[in-house]
Amino acid sequence: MTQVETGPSNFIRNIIDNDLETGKHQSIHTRFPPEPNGHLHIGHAKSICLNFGLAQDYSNALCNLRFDDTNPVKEDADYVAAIEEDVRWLGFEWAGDIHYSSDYFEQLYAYAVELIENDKAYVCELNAEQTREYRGTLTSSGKESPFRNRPIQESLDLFARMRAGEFSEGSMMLRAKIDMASPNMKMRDPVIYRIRFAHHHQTGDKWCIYPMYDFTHCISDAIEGITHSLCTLEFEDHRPLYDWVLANISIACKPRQIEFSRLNLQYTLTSKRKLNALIEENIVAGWDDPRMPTISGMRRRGYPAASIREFSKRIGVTKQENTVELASLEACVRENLEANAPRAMAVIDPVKVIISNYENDKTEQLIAPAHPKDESMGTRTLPFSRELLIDRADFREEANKKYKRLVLGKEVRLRNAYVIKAEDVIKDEAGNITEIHCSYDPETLGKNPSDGRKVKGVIHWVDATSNEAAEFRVYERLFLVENPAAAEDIHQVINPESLVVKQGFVELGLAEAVAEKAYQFEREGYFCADSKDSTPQHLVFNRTVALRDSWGG
RNA sequence: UGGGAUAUCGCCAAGCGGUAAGGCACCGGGUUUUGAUCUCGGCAUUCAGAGGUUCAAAUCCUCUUAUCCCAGCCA
Repeated sequence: MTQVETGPSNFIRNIIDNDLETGKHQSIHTRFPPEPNGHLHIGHAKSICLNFGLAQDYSNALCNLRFDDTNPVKEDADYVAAIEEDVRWLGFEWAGDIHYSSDYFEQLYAYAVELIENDKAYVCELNAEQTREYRGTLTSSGKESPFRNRPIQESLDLFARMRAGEFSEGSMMLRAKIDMASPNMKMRDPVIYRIRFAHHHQTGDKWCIYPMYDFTHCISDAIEGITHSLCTLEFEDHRPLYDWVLANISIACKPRQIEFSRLNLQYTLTSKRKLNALIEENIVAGWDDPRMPTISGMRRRGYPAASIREFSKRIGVTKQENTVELASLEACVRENLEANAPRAMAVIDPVKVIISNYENDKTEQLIAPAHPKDESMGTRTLPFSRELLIDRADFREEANKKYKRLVLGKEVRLRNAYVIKAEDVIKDEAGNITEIHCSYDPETLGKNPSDGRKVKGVIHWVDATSNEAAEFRVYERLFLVENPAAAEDIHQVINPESLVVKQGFVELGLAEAVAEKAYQFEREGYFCADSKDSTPQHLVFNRTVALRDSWGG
């Protein structure tokens, strides 16, 4: 009976459907190919959900996890572990073992030799600056390297000696022999191997030459039997090269590269480099700072994995440049949490309420449902006594009719408890309210006033003594502008209130709150205990997202 | 006259020659012990623009315009 939740139609699914119908493929095989040089973010989540989602939706389909690790200078094994965890947490499992491009270094080397033997590649000794000059510009063709037509045997010998470590970094490189006059810059004899005396996180010191992306990726795809190799739009110009490499070596499998547009999200940076800068400059606390759009950051913030998957499904897959509104992501988070988060009460900015007509040392144990629509979630017990705490924003000495909370001389409902009426207010010398004296109607527990009085407002509360102290980390968007990537100076657009820390109280039962488990603090928003900093002795709650608020006051 | 791509509602996005899906957002009504949720209703005579083909065009053709990507021994 399990309904397979397939994604909506998109141009890639159309291509796959067609390939299956025409018999080009019997089944499909995708791959998610991160470079282990940083942490995964919401943009990668789109790609993960696309690639693994396709594998889930089509019969006998598979999706590999492959680390594209051809640049040891930038990569690190720590990232490999973090990426694996992020993919798993998102809810996906890869086919078989994890793959690494570095697994194929020996085969890649052999294919490079094959290219040289067929006069399709040569060892070039131009330096970096010369190489750039020889490449030409966007509007003028390049010119051929003086090494382009050196004897095949000579290139073969040099390439072997490059591998043997006889030459210094930058002194030589292997280039594909294609067309220096091509209007496509990528086809102007692209570099396919460079010398790097660097320790590699997987292969150690075995190699001192490393293949470039364009040579590696297509061959890795072919070796793994990938049918559809999905990547982002900026690789469109690389496709002719992808096809060229596979057409000029003796490999049978010819995967098809298909490009789709990357995700841009309002008020969010999706560039590993820029995210890294935020960390380096201590603007955020780390990759998993709840304000980060990283998978680990969103997880710590309290976004359910399923809501990220749903978001990926909703935004679709096209070739159009796009910037998705943050509201769209938040809607997915709220939709999930509305159904799954048990309710609780928390007072974030407390002020004391004294029920003057309530017995001095009496305490009642009130029962409240954990969810207003889901009885299976059970109930919780709320101590209620003479002294309570409510939020400062929920009381005014005077207010117009639109204000539906506690007003001096008026009544309000205490959520899950009684109707109270504000009788008096006590202030300190500075004029700050320190106590609100109220009376309560003992006949209003679980029912409306019998005389027909209408009490419109409902506010939340916590017992003044039977409670748990808690720290609240109230998060807002990290940036003040919709497109922080376009800012000349990122410091100018940082939201100074992206994190506001408050000290308040939560109801008793939350002492055992499990990290990352979502709660709705009624009328405040969705929160979860912080996975790094919250302890039973010092509770710390992250605000995942506020409740929708159509009032605006 | 470098090359490659993209243009459908405020933001995403279906649509593939037969007369504009859906989601988010927004605006109204109802329910509500969360100003939440839920619910009902509204929201493109029009598909970047101009021509053309056709009984019929967002879909085909022509031209124009706008935007994005490409000159790392990064991926």
